[in-house]
Amino acid sequence: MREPSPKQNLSAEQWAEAALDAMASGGLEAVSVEPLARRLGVTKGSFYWHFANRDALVQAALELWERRETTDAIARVRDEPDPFERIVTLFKRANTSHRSGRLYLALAAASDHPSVGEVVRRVSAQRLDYLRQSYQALGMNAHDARLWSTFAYATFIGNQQVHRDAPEQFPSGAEFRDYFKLMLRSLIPRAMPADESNAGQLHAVHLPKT
Amino acid sequence: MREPSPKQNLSAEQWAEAALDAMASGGLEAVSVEPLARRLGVTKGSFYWHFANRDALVQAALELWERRETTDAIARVRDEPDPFERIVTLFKRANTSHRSGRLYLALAAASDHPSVGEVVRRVSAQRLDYLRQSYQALGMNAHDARLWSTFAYATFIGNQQVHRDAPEQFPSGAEFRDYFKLMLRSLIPRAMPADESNAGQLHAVHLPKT
DNA sequence: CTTGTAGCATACGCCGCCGTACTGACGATG
DNA sequence: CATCGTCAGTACGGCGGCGTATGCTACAAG
Repeated sequence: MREPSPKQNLSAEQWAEAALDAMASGGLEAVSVEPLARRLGVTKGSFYWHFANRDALVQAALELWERRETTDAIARVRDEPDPFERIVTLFKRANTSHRSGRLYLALAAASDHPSVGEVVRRVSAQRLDYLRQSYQALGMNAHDARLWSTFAYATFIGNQQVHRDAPEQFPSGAEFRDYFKLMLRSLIPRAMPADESNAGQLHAVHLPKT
Repeated sequence: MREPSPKQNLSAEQWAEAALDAMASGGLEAVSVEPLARRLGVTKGSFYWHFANRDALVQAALELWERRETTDAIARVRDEPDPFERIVTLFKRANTSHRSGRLYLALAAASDHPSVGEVVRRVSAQRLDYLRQSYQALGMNAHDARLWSTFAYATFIGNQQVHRDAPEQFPSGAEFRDYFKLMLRSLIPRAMPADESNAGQLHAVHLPKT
């Protein structure tokens, strides 16, 4: 078939998708050909038709993941003109999409693998850069924007980690709403400083009133 | 020998120590008997003398880790009377001990393993609880202390994660000192709501003067 | 000197996973 | 109908890690 029939690519992407699923639940080591084949109801014969070897599957899964975590993810907030609301949206998304968070943590834990480490670095760098730009759009200078965006991003990631490692301890329900408000107040300054001397005023109100 | 000679336990702990090393660099899967034996200059024959099987080694390593991360770690800050300085010390330690941070992340990534998950949960819970107590000692009520301590702890963990996943992006040198100050200002409130006169005392931020 | 034992080495069988043939079913095309 | 490309099944060899069985050495006790 010369024409790119949609059915052709389906299988290859299904393998990559299944590989991402396996990573999310069992880490990179869980991406093994025969177990994945069993899970998909086929045998290795199918796999080695679509991919040269196991590493090619890992590569394909990584490309799929990178595209989703950068281009696609950012495209979904680019139409938000207000930088404040943009940050809030990113923050909210980071605290709700558990599957995506688990996937990131699993991949980050496997960054010893050279390809994985590369992709994780690129994704992290791009997220950080986008956050930094948003903070600059708030009126912050480059230096402060770098500090604040790193701070905020570390808290994003840390929340996912704590939520996974100590789910009982993590706030939920009404307490989570208070927690979320506290983080927003602390991580997004509302009044920009005229000069750097009164940076302490950025968070004048501290304690949750509720 | 009936008498507990100190030489007896040495080997067993060395195995556990090597297991922790392997975890820190290669995750839980890297704790394999034969590679570890090669690294220690012995063979499996030694291992299966000290341990029943691989899981027993994992268990021993976990116990060693848990003790170090809870009892021992907290004991090193218990003599600090000022809760503010106690939090600063914990924070500073979390941002400097890279090896310990990598170990935590590696173990947390393997919390699918039931024993590992249990220990990670206990360690996280204990750290969070200790932080919460410190915030309460600052004059905070129980509800706020829970929110703030979770916030601070998430940032602890997130910093380790970002430092590992995007080392190029993470602040270093003079920028790190600014970053550290920003986090301290944001994560430890200096003015308590109503009563105490210790606000002025807390206001004096001690900078990490390396 | 004999015996026992602690500690490690050696050799073996087993299993799970990788990768490579080779074969087979099926539809499209000539 | 014969042929070819697509996709999946089957069978095989190899490797690395686990666990066991057994042998070897040093040392202590009697």
